[in-house]
Amino acid sequence: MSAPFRIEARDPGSRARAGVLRTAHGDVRTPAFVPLATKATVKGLEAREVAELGYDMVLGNAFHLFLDPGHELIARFGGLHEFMRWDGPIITDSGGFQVFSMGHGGVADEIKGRSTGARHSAILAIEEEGVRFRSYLDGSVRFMAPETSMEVQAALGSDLALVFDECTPFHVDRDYTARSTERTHRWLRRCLDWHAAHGPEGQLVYGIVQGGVYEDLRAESTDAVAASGCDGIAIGGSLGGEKEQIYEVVGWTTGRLPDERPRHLLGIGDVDDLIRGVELGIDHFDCAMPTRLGRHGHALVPDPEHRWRVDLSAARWRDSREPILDGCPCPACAGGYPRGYLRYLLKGRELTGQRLVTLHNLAFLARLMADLRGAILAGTLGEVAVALRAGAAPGLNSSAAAS
RNA sequence: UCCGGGGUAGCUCAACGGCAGAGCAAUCGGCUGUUAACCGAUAGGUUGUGGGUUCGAAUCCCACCCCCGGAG
Repeated sequence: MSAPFRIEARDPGSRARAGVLRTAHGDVRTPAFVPLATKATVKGLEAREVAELGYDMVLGNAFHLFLDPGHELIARFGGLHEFMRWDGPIITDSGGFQVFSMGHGGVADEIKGRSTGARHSAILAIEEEGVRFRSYLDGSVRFMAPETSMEVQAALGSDLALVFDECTPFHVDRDYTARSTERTHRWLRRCLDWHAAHGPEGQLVYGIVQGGVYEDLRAESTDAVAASGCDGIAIGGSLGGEKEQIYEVVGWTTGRLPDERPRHLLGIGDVDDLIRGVELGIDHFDCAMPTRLGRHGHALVPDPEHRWRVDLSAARWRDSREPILDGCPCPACAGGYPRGYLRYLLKGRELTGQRLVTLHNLAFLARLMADLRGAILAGTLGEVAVALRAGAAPGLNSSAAAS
């Protein structure tokens, strides 16, 4: 079949590319951000609303849907697209990250290198065959192997499946990382073999590069994944304790990947990280950040000094009649909802407040990615990236030439 | 006027003779392949007022001042 990924333009000043990823349920314009629909819903939103914000693809999770409601049930509905009423492309995560997360604590601490080590673990055993763990729902003992994950993702009918990996934490030693990465490569082979025999027609498979924060291991893993013949490459694992290290680790991988295949950066979604990721040659990203921040009352705004965030639940907005962001076309801003009203809703834990901020955050990132894509196509990424980093509002500023 | 209940952090309330606490609000911090509409920290007090008993009183006693019920 023809290559599913077509690169339309490259930025001469970086590794950035703009392209189109063709899937069984439509095209994904890249670079793209992919909102999380972990449990078959972008929390708080209808599928239609997510599409209206300009998103081509969402991400579901095999681990969570395996436990509840079960992939067999979703299959009886005709697959995840039908079940959640999203008819665009869907990428499903394999569950590898959840294994890591259950065994080593929260990703936040791990990614930032803050964790002091494993807390209570739901993992009973990580063995060559697969992972035995206790379900967080009912305490029952469950088992997930690479083949299980692929079977679940096949039943879900996602357009793009991720192989089952072990996401190596930050606080394990090099030796553990090396052995874990090698096992992830063997699991990659088993995933591809299962998929070749039983995978649904048209489902793409991405391998996952591991290797922790070790350059040689990342290089080894990058080569192994690239050589495996998978349709695309995802970058996972602990990427480092601080942003500069994350960029360095990502760069090790994108610097040696064959460039015709699409690259996904797992779990990264801060505004500055997205800009940098695109420059490093990443084609799509997923992250809980915009939706989680939204539910927690933090809105994305073009304010680099404050990490592109504003806490709308702060009392100082009590009397504010301003929108979150002047000129923003999202439902919250275009709807005319003043910060004072949003603050009131958020403090009262009203669902509408969380929904509106989630909508705003996703709209913000959609425009950010559209600006970056447009700039690559127009050959102006350098200037646009500078403007965005300096606090230009995505999609609202003439310097960020929209396509 | 009498009877009863009650005055403790900004608010709602615990503690009922032995270091005055919680929830919410406030402030600050955090959230990166979502078990999270979440997590953490800080600040906030002459316990209505004045006396008394006691080694020790928010707590027991007396007086007064407020508030809420009920009776008249």
